[in-house]
Amino acid sequence: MNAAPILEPLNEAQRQAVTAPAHEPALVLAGAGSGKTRVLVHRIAWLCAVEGVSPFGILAVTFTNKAAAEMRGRTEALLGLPPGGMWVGTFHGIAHRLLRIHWQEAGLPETFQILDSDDQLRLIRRTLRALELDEKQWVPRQVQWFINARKDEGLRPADIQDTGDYAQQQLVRIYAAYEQACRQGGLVDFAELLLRTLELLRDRPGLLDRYRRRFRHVLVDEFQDTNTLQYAWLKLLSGGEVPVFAVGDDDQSIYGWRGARVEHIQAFTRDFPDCRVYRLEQNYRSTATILQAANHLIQFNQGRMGKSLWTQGEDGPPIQCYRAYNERDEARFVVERIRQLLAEGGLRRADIAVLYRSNAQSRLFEERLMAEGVPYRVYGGLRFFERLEVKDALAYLRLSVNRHDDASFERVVNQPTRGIGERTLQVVREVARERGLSLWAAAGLLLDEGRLAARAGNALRRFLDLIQAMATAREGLALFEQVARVIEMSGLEAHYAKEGEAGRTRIENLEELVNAARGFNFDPQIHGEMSDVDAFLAHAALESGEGQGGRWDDCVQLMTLHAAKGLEFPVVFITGLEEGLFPNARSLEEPGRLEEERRLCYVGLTRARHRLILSHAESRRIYGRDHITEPSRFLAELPQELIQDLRPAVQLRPVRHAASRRGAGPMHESGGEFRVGERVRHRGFGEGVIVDCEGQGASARVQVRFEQAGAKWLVLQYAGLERVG
DNA sequence: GGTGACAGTGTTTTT
DNA sequence: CACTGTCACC
Repeated sequence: MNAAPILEPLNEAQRQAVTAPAHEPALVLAGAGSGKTRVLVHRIAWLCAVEGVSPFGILAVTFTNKAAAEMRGRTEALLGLPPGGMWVGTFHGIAHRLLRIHWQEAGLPETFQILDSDDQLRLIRRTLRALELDEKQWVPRQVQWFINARKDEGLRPADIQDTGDYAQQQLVRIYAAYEQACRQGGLVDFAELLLRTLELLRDRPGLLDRYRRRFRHVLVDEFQDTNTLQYAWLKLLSGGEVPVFAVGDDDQSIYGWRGARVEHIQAFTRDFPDCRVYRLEQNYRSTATILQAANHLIQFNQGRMGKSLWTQGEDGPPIQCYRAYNERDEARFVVERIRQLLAEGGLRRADIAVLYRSNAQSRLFEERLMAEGVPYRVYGGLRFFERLEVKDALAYLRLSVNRHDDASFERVVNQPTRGIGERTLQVVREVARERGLSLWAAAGLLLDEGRLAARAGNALRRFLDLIQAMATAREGLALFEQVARVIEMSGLEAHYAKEGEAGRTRIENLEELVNAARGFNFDPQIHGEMSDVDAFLAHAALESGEGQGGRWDDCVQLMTLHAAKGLEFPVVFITGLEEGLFPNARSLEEPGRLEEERRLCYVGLTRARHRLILSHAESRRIYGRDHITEPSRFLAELPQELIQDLRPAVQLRPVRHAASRRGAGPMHESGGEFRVGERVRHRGFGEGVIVDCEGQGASARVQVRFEQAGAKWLVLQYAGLERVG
């Protein structure tokens, strides 16, 4: 086949990487905006079209479903046909697929279900209760973290060295009990998907051999994000025979806190001998100004692989930096600037992103955007399949498929309430534990033996009958009808209908769940022999349901810096650049984490194509208290000559009185005669600057940051402030 | 079994 | 401040 369409769109460095020797491992260090995905896609095309590799022999791994979908789509577009037989997916998705095929060898029940982190946490809580451990002392979240961290290291309870440490012994005990609970319910959590697969391949040389012969090429995206287990997995699968083509950027490693190890990038060149390293440094995204700033910042990190982005593009506008008085002023500025930019034309709202370090910061921007009538969309937060009502409905579905799924049983047994109280459940749990039965089986046993009081017994009986009836009702129906039927029978809608406004959204989400089921594609390549309900349930656990519900209009984009990774926008705001917030206070303790914060900042800067606007506030209210802040060190680490400082416009002339300014704009911009930014003098506190105003008339208050006395809220009427200068 | 008062807590997040 | 979870009480 003609190689021209594959190679022509590439620059020299990209071409080198794409045409790397087919039998050798390769590490591609791809800077931000340097065409990382393009290289991966073209590499696949190159292998198939020129090296004669069958798509059947290709395994491409990513971290997110979105990245996997993009890679698949672009490969198809380039090759001009769906590359049948090629495996493209997330680590978890691929592990899941292998376990579905080899459930028997992996020691799993055929209908094993996937636990998402919320399910996992609930199961841990139940385990703690079963062990009669105090949740105050054994914090479920920490236990969850412990278990997942051990699994990510490839450790089973038996593999963990007894150091004689009591706390650790207990944690290992809980881990073991949790594993037991998973086994009994046929449940597999996210880390387990990976660990099981690793063990499956490791302990069955025949199987491993088969897959090594099948997958002639393994490609990995975002390699810097691999954790220990994922890396072990790649090494095992390769066995030094199958060449691995890894693409990553050590400067964009921002997930160390959840187990990713950047060091794998360095390790790669050792563990995969004869590996060649390719560097992609030409950036096609940002202006020279933005790149210069990003390069300058990242140089403050030690131990980088070393890479410096460049562009042939223009300098572009200077980076602007606004020093706000407080967080509200910051939000005001950002939204005003957004309106200006939109008014200038040539930009859609969706071209603008507001980035922040923590989700809590979004609220101010939301309020302000809402007040100004600018449509926006917040990324992150609860995803569709994580919503309470959706999970409830799915739990009914799960339970009707697998009655021994204790997690689902617990979840819905009394949701909506049907008179099965804590006392009754206590008895059921106890019997289950004593006899080694599932909750379902224990409940049935109790009823058969007539060991429950009439009222509780009847309620429980009705619940068991309901689930039974759901299973029967589902027979012969299409997937979406089954989902609709289960929701209907569950009584959830009626339950939420009583909750008013909040309940309405929940009911809408339940309807959306039926839509999701209707739109679900059963892919025999992935789902194999599974029933469509099982496949849908797995899909719901593995795909958080991004894009489900919620309309896609032209909206200003609000998200955390983490969520922005991999995206790009013509205009980017990076907000809250303050010590303690960004870099975050908790990462200041260890130097390694500070470097990760810096990389996070680097990721943020390199999201911007044309215009980059930074901001920080001199005072910020956190948990209801005002704090005076220092500008982020990252600001000082940018080349100052590229930055244009924007000062808030200080209004010197007295503004309208409170009484006359009705409808003249948001209240807090003006506090009667005074305005944010003005210098004032107070008899007792001395001189300071007004940093905030609220209320009007007799209740009008201003916040003044005094040079000596710090920040104070003063009621204008009594404070007797004098304007200075 | 549902309501209201209180204490405790508070990065980043995909699968 | 704003949210969660727990506890007492109706």
